[in-house]
Amino acid sequence: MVTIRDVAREAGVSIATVSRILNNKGSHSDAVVKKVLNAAEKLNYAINVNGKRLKTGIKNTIGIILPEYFLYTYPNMLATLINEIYARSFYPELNLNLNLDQCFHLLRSGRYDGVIVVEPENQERIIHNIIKEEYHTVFLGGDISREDINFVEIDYFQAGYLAAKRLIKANHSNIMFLTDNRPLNIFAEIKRGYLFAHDEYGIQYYEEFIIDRSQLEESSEDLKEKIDRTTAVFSIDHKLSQLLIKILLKLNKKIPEDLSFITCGDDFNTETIFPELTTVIIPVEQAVSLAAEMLTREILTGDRIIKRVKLMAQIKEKGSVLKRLTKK
Amino acid sequence: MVTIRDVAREAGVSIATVSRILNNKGSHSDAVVKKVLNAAEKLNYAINVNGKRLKTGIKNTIGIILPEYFLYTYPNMLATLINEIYARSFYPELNLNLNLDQCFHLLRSGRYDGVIVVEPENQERIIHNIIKEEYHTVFLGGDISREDINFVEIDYFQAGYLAAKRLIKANHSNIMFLTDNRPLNIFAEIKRGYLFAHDEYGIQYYEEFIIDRSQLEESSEDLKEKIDRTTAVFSIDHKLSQLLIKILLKLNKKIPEDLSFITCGDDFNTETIFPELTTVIIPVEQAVSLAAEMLTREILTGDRIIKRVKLMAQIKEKGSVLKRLTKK
DNA sequence: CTGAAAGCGCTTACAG
DNA sequence: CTGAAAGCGCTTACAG
Repeated sequence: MVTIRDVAREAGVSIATVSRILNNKGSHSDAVVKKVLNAAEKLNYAINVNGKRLKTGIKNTIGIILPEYFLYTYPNMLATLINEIYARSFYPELNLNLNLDQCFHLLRSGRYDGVIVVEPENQERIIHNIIKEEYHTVFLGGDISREDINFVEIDYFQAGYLAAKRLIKANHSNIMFLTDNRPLNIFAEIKRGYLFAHDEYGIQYYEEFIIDRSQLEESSEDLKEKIDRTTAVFSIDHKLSQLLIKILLKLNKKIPEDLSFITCGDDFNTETIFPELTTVIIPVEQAVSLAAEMLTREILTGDRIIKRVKLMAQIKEKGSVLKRLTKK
Repeated sequence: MVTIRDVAREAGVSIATVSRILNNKGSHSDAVVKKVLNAAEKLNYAINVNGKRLKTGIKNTIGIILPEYFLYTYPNMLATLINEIYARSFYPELNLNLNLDQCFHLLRSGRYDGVIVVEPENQERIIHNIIKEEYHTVFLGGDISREDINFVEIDYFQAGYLAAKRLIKANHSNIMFLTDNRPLNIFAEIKRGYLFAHDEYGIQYYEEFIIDRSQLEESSEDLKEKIDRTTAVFSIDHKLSQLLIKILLKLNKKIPEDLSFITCGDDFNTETIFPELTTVIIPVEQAVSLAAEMLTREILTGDRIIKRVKLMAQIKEKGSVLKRLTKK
């Protein structure tokens, strides 16, 4: 392993000089700079991050805590986040499926300058500690009750509300809701919006039309029978949409003639679905860009003003919703 | 920030004792162990990784160098790799789209114990250096000419060969080949297999039936005209397959009645496609599991025997290939 | 069973 | 413009 000592010896200067030159600090005679750069190049030297981090306390690294669901459903979210972190001269450090306690541990162990936590559960005690010890943090969604944290939120409630409302206004009832059974807050939020729209318009909703992933994978007779009694579908993501569409195609059901259809998702994931579906745009890329900007800014400037952002969902019409002429 | 000194003071012992107890080394009286554990718990102490890494040289971390393409096409590959790394008590450190030079730099800077590089370009000089400096490395595919490195390979050539052969044997010609225009070795390999099968059976292939992503996204008249002259399609991934299927559905083309279809991909990505497609199984999960096992084993045992693994691709019939009765 | 001390590879205030 | 020295938070061989 090549250390700063080796470079100093090779260049015939002190390690302090090598350090300053390689970090662009202070001023040095051209001759010395050249000697040092040549020596470093010749020896293939790279500054050891562990020594540097220990000494300076700066890690130049952002932790990312991400539930696996997002990796599968929104790969563009992770790609964008990582690229935004690079763009700000930090390194990302991705961790999948950690709970807040594990995240807190990593924070205390000095791995990152700050962390972006996607959809954490509400573990009040740990959040309290994270705040108390003044770690740089941005929570990206999640069921968090405290308000004194940086928070970037996508309005999933609104996503469910807008979609259901859109379908209700087109005279649909018995709106099938495709959701996931994993314990993520976003599923509960979307469902809340879906239910709220029903309430608002005085439409009865039926628990039996709330279908989860495992029911779709089974594709039972029971499900097919429900499809016959349904005139509209709302799905929380492209994957569940595709699972159902596969079943619909086998049943020779047409979208939107037989069934109106709205899916959550963004353009990357839904663009390849046929027939094209009216979508609720979930602005995940904007959310992570903002989170990266907020976090790195706080780290670099020390600015401790709490920022809370809410990004709205939005319907994008693609023609997969048809108005029913008669109410059921 | 809580350090080992704070814990030692709180517990009334030396820092050496704290270190040993928290790392389960040596033997200590129960009373002291309890005092130390309580103090650490009370102060919310976590061992600082930078100090530890600097002192021991052990990072407990595996670097992952991944082209973005895999994140989008095989999210299960990344999820599996990360989980396999966790399972061996290491941490993953993901980097997207780095070239070998940047990877080499990270290696020299002491971030990881070893690195898994997915589909690198063949930069002979840098590979030479990586080997010479004895970094723990597993290359996962890529266009590498040297044989003295750990290498896990999926036989993409065979994937292309098997698919084309399967279609040719079903009497197809003018087999449309959907590929990507990014500079990854796997695309070239699959194409090589596709061409080789044509050669082997004395079938003429036509450059005009090699369609890349941008042509699919345009969906020009020219493409539609080619579709009319095609009886079979082979696609390198589920995404391109879906793009084409969308076009086919609009043209009222039926699979397999009008067009036979084979896609590369694995079950997760292709399971939601309708109609169901005969696939070439690309064993990405097995590949990363092996890579993780090989790398962590080498790191832990110091075993330097070079390992080279080739995983074969395999056709999985799903009924989307139809035998043509007459040759064109 | 426990502690004092050395040292891992750096950066930086200080002195010259 | 340059260098000697302190010290970041740890672990571990050594001594007792």
